[in-house]
Amino acid sequence: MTKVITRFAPSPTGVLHIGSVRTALYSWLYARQHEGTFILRIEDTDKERSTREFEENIIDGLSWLGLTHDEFYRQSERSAIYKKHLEKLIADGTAYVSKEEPKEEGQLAEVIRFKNPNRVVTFRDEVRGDISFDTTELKDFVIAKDLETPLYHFAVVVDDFEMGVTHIIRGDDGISNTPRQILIQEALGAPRPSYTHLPMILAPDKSKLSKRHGALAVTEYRDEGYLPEAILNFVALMGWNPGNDQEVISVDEMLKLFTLEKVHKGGAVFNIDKLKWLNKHYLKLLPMDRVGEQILARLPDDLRASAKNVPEIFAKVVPVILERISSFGEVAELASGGEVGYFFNDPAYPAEALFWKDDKDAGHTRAHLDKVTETLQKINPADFTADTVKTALWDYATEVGRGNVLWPMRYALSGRDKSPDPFMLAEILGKETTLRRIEHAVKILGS
RNA sequence: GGCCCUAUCGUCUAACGGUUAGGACACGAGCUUUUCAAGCUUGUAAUCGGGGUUCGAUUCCCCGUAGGGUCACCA
Repeated sequence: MTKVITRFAPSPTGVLHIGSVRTALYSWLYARQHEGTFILRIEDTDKERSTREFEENIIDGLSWLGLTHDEFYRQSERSAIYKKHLEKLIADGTAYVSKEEPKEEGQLAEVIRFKNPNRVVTFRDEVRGDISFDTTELKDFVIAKDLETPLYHFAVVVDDFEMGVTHIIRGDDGISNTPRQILIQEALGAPRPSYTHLPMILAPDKSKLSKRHGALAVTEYRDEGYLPEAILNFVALMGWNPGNDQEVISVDEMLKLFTLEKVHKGGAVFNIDKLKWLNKHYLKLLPMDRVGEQILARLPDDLRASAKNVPEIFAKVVPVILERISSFGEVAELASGGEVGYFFNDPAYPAEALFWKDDKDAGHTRAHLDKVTETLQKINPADFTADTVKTALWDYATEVGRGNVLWPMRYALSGRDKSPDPFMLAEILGKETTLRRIEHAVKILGS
């Protein structure tokens, strides 16, 4: 049995986006699970549109995801090889130099055309079965501008031939290109590889995912604090499934379960909510110290400084923040929304905010807070945990109405309508700060 | 427009002729001992239409319809 060789062949005319990632992943999986070779080939024959920045973006993205390649090529560095084959085709008479009348600016007076045998080409697609095309309408298509400048279809076929690619796995926008590539292949005397065309990943309006449809670079997801395992899990399940209800799947499991036979035919709309859900799932699996580092890095400068000053408080804040984000990028939003600052700085708020629902009586509220103070003072600072605080307060709160006690207490500690519960806040802030903030609340309620 | 491909909840999908058409995300409700988050339970929600084949079609065939792709001296 021959060795499996797959390739991912992006052109550096755009960033590596989710759709390309899936193509790369499937090719990579297939090569890896067959102990084959995975080639990364940069298709930069279009010098006008290809840039080094895009190439770097693609390489960075793949390496961040862990989709490692065994061989690397750049088509712009292989012109001697294309030239050799071009000359052979011309000598064989399957290609010829053609005199042209330039119709557009920049068009050449002489190009190399392929002598189209004008026949029906049938090929087998691993997911769709046999597909037939009449290639007559292709005419004698152009395969190179000149001997030094091959065009896409020609370069692809030569490369796949020269590199020994056995399995071509690409997007289904490549289906219509296949017949003409097969024609070239046959003229070259190259073997026909196995073809698998993947259904498109679509924008919400069901059009092909593209830059103008908000297709972000994976490097942008990385920068927004998404995890590679979440991205990989997410794209793996768009167009393929392990054959059961499993939603969370690791790369190791994919390596065991992936098959071309289970790849879908229909396109899939990109669903950011599911990506977020998956990312949150993987976030929870991370070691807390790593989560802490990531959160710290994304806090605004002043809060980061505060957090570093009181590491014992920050350590307790980390899980609280983790519960409220689906990617690390949301830490910045959380912080700018004021949902982090109160852990480190005493909050400011109007006295009325302390009132629970309909009870607008400052005297009642003050009395409850006084009772809280009195109770909490009895707790040893070393035992000032959410549990002990809750236990100490619970009976009283239940007796007089939990909201009446717990709302003003929580508000005094956080200064916000929404926050973790007052017991957790008390533990995080510690006895001293807790009592100070409650005292402040009592003060602004007046006498 | 020609050619090619596709079609199950809003979205991702399961069901290799026989299921009360299943799961997940999102959404709604409830619970979780005040708010938020998280978690748990639960609900709403789909086989594009029409013909066949068959005892029986989501599943096979045909025709429509819709969507997408592709028709460069781009990739």
